[in-house]
Amino acid sequence: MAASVDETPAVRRARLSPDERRAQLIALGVAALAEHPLGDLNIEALAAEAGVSRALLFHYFGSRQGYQREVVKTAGDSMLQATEPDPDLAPLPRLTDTLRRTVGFVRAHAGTFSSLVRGPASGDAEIREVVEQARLLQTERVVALFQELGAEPSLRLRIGLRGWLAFTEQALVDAAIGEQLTDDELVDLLQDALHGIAERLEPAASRVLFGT
Amino acid sequence: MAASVDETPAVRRARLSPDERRAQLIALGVAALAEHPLGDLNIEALAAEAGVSRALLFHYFGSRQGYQREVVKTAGDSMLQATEPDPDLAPLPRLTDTLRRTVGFVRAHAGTFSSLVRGPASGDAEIREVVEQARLLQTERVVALFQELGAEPSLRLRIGLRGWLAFTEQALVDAAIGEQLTDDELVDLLQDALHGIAERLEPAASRVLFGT
DNA sequence: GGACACTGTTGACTATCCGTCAATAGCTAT
DNA sequence: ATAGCTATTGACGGATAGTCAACAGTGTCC
Repeated sequence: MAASVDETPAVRRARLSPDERRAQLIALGVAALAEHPLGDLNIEALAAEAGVSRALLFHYFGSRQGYQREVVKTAGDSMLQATEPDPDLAPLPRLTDTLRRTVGFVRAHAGTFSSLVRGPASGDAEIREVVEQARLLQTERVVALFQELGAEPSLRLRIGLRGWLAFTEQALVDAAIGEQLTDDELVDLLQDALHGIAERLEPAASRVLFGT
Repeated sequence: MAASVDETPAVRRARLSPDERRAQLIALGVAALAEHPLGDLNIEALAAEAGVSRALLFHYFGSRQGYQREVVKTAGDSMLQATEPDPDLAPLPRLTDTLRRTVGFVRAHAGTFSSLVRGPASGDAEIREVVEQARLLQTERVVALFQELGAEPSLRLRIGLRGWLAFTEQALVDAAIGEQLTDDELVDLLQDALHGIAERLEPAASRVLFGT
């Protein structure tokens, strides 16, 4: 009886293993990211929400920025994983499929995506590096589509593909706010934009992926 | 003699008019923007540099964010002014000319541009609003090119044009770091990207501006 | 040319939040 | 039980945003 009472108020005053505690604290931060920008992450409020002291956060993450870094890394990884290209599909269908899942993810986690894309820009250099690394990986995913078809993108096209990623992030943030386009319309728009950019920056590469 | 000694150490302990003081403090902030991101703007260091007390900054701008807002607004206005489209040119040459001056401005003020574009993202909502307003104006400049030729851009194209602005900012930041492209190559890349995006999102509108 | 009013300017104070560290308290094995 | 290990914390120090009553240039009026 006494035990059940102890359990009812949800894991009160438990002494967790370091891994569990880290995971719990990071999860709370990721959840907070959906509501507030990264910069508004308040250590005091967060510790209170977790039911632990502020000192514990510093014990595990060293600093506020170290904590933010883990939160951003975790949220970013979950997005990268949710939008991982399906290697069983041919390049063009794979692009469409990846875009569709990306749009779905953003619609489902609009706040998180927004914080992830716009938040860390003015933050710590290390945090920016984490996001930049994720963007680099996303760009390489697109580059790989061309390479797989035997077309090595030139510097000119690579800059264009990196720019298209910024285009995409912008369009997704806009779409997450104003609900003016359906998912399919948004996927089409993004894919058409990539098509147009590739076509004008390196026609040969565009042809192997899009046919024109 | 005594007077000249007083003047030698450059306007020491002068009591300025509010307008002069505001202008001086904002100018210092804009200059600092070229070196550090917006978030690193330290009121104490800045007041020391200006030779006044911190309290004076709060007197004039109310808060740190109020001050940052003015700094960003001023820096942004100077960029908007430097890249103002020339109404005497026909739409397509006007686009090229504007892009050329934009690239020139960014090359000349790489640090400021970088801080302006990436800095305020995670800052205060009002500061973001200032930057967003400038972006809206930039987008409208592009929209106007099409309208002037009788082609009212659809929602689909408008989102594309807004996205192209993000594309442009990304490419400019990249180019400001890696000096791999000449100014002309960068202008061509940006214009080609716009062409490709317009062509695929709304062919009719693309034709009136670009011919194809 | 001296006193007065106006206002640009400041020093001293408070509040908030990041970060540190020695001390405490819960878990496990014998 | 108890002893040792370690997850956890309360209390402290430091930096910086923001406030406010008091101070000090500057012009004006007689």
